[in-house]
Amino acid sequence: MESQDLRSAGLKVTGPRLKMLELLENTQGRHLTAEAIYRQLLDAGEEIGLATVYRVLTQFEAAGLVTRHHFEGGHAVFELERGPHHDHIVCVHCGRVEEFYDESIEKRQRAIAEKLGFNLRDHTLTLYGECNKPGCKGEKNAR
Amino acid sequence: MESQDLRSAGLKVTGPRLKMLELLENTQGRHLTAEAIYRQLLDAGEEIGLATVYRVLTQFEAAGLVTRHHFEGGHAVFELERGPHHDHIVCVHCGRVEEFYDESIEKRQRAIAEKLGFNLRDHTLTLYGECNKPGCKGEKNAR
DNA sequence: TTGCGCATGATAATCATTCTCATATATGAT
DNA sequence: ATCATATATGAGAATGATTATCATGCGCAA
Ligand SMILES: [Zn+2]
Ligand SMILES: [Zn+2]
Ligand SMILES: [Zn+2]
Ligand SMILES: [Zn+2]
Repeated sequence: MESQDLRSAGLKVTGPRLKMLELLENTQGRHLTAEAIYRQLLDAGEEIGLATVYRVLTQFEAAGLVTRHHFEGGHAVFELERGPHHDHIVCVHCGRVEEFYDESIEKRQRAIAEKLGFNLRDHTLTLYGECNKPGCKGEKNAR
Repeated sequence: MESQDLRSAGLKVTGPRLKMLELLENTQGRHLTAEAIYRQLLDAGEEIGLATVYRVLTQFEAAGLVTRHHFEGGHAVFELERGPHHDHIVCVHCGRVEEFYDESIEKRQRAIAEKLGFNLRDHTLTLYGECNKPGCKGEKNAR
């Protein structure tokens, strides 16, 4: 039950929070923008304010429930924190996001931070490229 | 001469552009925010508008003269594109930025992109941590 | 030197995100 | 179940970085 996730995160169980958790769990193509979450909830007939979406996302982030990413393009995307850490590769044409995890890269990062005298706390690794999915705007026949 | 850099980039040689190139070349702690560039030029007695700073930075970026980074904190930082590619590690307390290059990480990225069916175009790798420099706000005795 | 098109600066406009504040509600105690 | 109180919510204003507008200025090829 999502209620428990909220309680154990120290958050009151409220309608908006439950709806947002549900949506984050049931959404394909994780990595949603705040605006997208807002619109989808409105379309689903829910009553919610955009300010609440931002507020709750920030709370979820602080509680470790979601992660905020800053892919290029100015707007942040959020994803439910499920399972282990991973990094991302984003299609510069269609915006499709794939995830990956590479232990050797993670290991090198720790070594680099130590060598430079930093206590590593976090990192961002995002690859950008052109994907090969049919329908991607960047296909060679396009334009 | 910076004039040549501008011409070979297909840009007219103008005062603001020359001043900005100079500043980018002569600035310690590369990785300047647009606002910082603007202020430093004003302080140096130059007459320039903030809009021009943003415009020129965008042109420099398009011409490959500078790189734009989005470290966390909302504002972009720019650095002169000199020499080979590198990635960054940023102190979460004092904002100090160090650069590094790791061939094995670069190599793994290419392999990952290929495996996932992406034509790799670019990437962002930024480590965040606490630095060990004296005077850093995050020193253990602080607070 | 001239003319034209790009460049510039001041300012308004955007865009995403955050803040304000009056109202509504969850939750622990009664 | 009822209350009391701290917290949550929604609408809209406010913010901060960046971009667009537009009248004027200037680089540069002819
Ligand atoms: Zn694609
Ligand atoms: Zn992800
Ligand atoms: Zn750098
Ligand atoms: Zn530091």
